[in-house]
Amino acid sequence: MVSNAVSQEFARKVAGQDVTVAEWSFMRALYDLEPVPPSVLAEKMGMTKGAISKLAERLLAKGLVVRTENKDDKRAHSLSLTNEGRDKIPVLAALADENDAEFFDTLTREEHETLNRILKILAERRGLDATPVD
Amino acid sequence: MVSNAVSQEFARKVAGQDVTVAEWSFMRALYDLEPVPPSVLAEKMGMTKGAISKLAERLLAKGLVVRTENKDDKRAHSLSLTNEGRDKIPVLAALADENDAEFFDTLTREEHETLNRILKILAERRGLDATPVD
DNA sequence: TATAATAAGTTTCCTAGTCAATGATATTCT
DNA sequence: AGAATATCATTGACTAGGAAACTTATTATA
Repeated sequence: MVSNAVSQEFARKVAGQDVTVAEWSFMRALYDLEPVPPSVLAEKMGMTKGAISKLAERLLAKGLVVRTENKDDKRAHSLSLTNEGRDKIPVLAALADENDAEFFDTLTREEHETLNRILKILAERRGLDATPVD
Repeated sequence: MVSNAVSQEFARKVAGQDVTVAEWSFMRALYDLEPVPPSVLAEKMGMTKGAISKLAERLLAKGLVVRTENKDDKRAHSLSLTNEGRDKIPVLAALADENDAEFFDTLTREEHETLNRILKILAERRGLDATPVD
């Protein structure tokens, strides 16, 4: 319930910037990894290649992302942020922080830290590292 | 990440019983509330009426749910579990418990209780009560 | 070196939601 | 009583992702 509520509220916030959560997640990954092939993003985001292909297409159409050919391998290409895309990162990151604060700042500092610690334990034991998309 | 992983693994488990998470959620709500009109279910599950309408249709087709006319109001009807549907509840509930155990039994008793406590605080402060569906 | 196996991405088909429009009653207001 | 309005549910158009087939390119093998 909590996770869904946090996510849904975040979706509402980023919608104001004409971006979906999946798109944010994609752009955020690009910010760290660009230039990066779709296959790696699929891995990082826990989505299928097909989904990434379509997501990339949408972001391309919005002018937030560009493809660059790989000259060693004609099948492959890499994805990067456009300047416009990169400029959106801090705006969206601020919304993410705001969203987290809205939910988790009602906790005491100790509760907050404990929650983080426990969730990290759980993620680690399961070997989780895919950025959630919904 | 944790929430998504728990949910995805649960989806995998119930798929073995030819049921989706949304269907389980629906049936579980019915178990508590039957007979219940779709509108109430939509509220409880945090889904739109449209989604409930289609979900109900699928469960009807599977023979797990039945509709009963409301004779006072011809627009309305109620939904209930069939015997077959009711029989599935304990099976699916066991899978849910098993799934929770799989993820959360690696925590110490204290960590487990703390996690519950904190999540309950968060849910309460937000007034959350919709059963998650994904 | 021709052919088979594999790999990177895309596309198609399917499922499952939302949203908005609609249909069919019910209710309210005059 | 009849018109306007509200309510319950379904439907259709649309969106997003998964699975698997497909296309093209690369690598391995006989």
